Amino acid sequence: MVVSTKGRYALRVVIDIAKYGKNGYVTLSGIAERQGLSEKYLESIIKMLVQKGLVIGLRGKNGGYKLAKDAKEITAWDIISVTENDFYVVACMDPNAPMCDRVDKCVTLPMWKDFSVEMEKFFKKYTIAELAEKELAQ
Amino acid sequence: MVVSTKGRYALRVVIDIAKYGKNGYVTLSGIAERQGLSEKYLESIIKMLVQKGLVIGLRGKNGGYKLAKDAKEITAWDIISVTENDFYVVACMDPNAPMCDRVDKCVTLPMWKDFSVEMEKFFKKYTIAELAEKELAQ
DNA sequence: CATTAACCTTCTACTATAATAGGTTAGTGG
DNA sequence: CCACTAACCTATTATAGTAGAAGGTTAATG
Repeated sequence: MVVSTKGRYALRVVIDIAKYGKNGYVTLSGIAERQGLSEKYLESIIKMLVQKGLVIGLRGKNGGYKLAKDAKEITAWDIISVTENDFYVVACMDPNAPMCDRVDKCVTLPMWKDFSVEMEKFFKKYTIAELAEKELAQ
Repeated sequence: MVVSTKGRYALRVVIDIAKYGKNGYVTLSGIAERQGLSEKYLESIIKMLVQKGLVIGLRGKNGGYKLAKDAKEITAWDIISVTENDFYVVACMDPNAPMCDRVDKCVTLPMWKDFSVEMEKFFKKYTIAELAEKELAQ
């Protein structure tokens, strides 16, 4: 699978927060219930979003989660690339990977590179604001 | 990783066959040596290509592998989609998966669908013939 | 100060990846 | 016809990621 449940659920979580968090914080239990997903599993997913600064959590009564930025400023790419743990087209595209010794003669490398660019461009087209609006319109 | 070593190596194998199999069969040991990859591992990868009818194997002396079709008729998509075992953008895009009950109200589904189409189109642009020629030109 | 809800650590079952080992079958040439 | 060759086939392994579940801790709030 190109995108696992982590990326897929993370997107639904963020859209849910955008949709229901217009005035205040959205609780994890609320998200889990509306989305029909395990609270505990979502917790581990939302944790990544908090740590990367995409979502802000507040403890205690009336606490919950809110977006760190305006929903218009967050794209599907932001969410997916952060939650999918090696979101590279191929291993060679991982900047932390040891440099391949075939770099200069590899004919498939330009293809992988082009696709990486395409993929990033594609998912950056979708903002959380637009996706949340679509849900509200239904 | 979007594409694992299986898909990546499979592509290199097929390009190698296209390049060195102009007149006759190409042996697995030859491919493994030229590509600097494990013969045993490549065997398991090439097996998938044989079973899917993309490559033909011949046993015995002067045996080896050859492409089942003209290299112009085989695309990168053919190779990757056959060797990557769940090459779907998300689980919902797997035709064998149980139908999701959110299909008609899911706002992310159109995005996943569009990306699936884009991805397939992208990799279908690259034929094995073109990739093999690029290698020869170097 | 009790309640609430996020935060944190650990654990588990399952599956895929990335191989390795060793034996079997089928063509070819002498 | 027989030895050689090279594909074919089955089984096993280590490692890591996915998809959760369990239970306790910390910090706001009223």
